[in-house]
Amino acid sequence: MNSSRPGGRSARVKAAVHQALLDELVEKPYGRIGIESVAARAGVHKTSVYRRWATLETLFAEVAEELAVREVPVPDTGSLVGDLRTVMRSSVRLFKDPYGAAISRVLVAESDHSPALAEMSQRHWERGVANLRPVFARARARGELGPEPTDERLVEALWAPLYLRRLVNRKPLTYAYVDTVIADVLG
Amino acid sequence: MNSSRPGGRSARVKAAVHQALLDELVEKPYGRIGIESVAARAGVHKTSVYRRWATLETLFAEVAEELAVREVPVPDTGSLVGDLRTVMRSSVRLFKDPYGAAISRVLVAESDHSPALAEMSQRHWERGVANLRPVFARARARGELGPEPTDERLVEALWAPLYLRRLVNRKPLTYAYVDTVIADVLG
DNA sequence: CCTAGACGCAACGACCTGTTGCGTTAAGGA
DNA sequence: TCCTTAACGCAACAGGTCGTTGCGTCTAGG
Repeated sequence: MNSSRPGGRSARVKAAVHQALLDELVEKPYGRIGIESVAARAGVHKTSVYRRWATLETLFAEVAEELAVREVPVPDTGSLVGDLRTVMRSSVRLFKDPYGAAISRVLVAESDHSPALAEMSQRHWERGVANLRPVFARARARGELGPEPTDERLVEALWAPLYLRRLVNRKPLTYAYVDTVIADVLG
Repeated sequence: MNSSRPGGRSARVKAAVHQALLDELVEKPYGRIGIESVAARAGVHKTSVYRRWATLETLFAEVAEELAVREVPVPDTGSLVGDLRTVMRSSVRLFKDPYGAAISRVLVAESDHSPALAEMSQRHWERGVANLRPVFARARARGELGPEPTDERLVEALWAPLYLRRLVNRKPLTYAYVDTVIADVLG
């Protein structure tokens, strides 16, 4: 927090507004959300929101960034499938969480027309790939994995079906499905 | 067309409105498109649009359906990779087409709050799977493919990376990438 | 306790929304 | 060719939303 007066009240307003936007995102499409509706839900006057966040996109970016920063810890279970199962299952949980689902949806929806959100999408993806590199490195060192499919390809092959089922397909996203995907990719 | 007077003028208006919505979709996010802006772009009075399409969603559904109906012909090149290459390349072209890209984006964005569009998304996917069944059936008959990965899993493993790169990743979608995906999935 | 940064409030003009009544145009059948 | 009427154009409307402004109030932080 770099503002000159980050204390009590400001912090409360910020938290209330963030939470209000998240709740709005769950129940309306992004295009029907306005600064006013967020302010009303947060129990805050609209001018307070207008003054701190120039546009709704600014506010959304802040909220999305804050939620994305909670990095998924990279596990070390001893085997590649074990590591992948752990990380992918937490991805599934994030997709099923209403807030996480809403944010990923909006990022997809708005990236074509918002350079800022497009860049955020890409950064988030790259961060995920970077987090997984050690997992693959360990697996290659153990001989569980050859050098053939690159890290990037592996991550895409593993995570793409999750995004597909969540965004396109709308089929159930289960742990069993995760196991099937892992088996197919590594088989 | 089941209306009582489908002739010249009505057809022209409908075509103009459809095209106008497509162009709007390319340059604005869905939420900033209104019946009025579509009507203005189509060179048609807004009441004409309001009377024929109750809501923007109705109009969008009609346009999307019309574009989706243009089925991708199922090829028979003699080999599985040949068939898949052909179909997936045409998918890539559709993703790169501004109109196709916009429609897929909106379907993802609005499906969470619009049962009609959600159902359309699913139907479109199922149609794609159904179209590919003969391809896999021929491949299995030729012994190019075992019974192990089901048709559904194959389609997901093949197409998911395309959707991922288009919607999430925003990485380049090339024919070379398609070949890599096919090789990884069938290898 | 005092100062100043943040918030609440009321009001505003501008814009966008969807509807209605009525006049005009042009399909499509006779 | 003419006639009927479905479909469109037009103007006006009430209602709502948008973002801004000036000013008074509160409260965090020194």
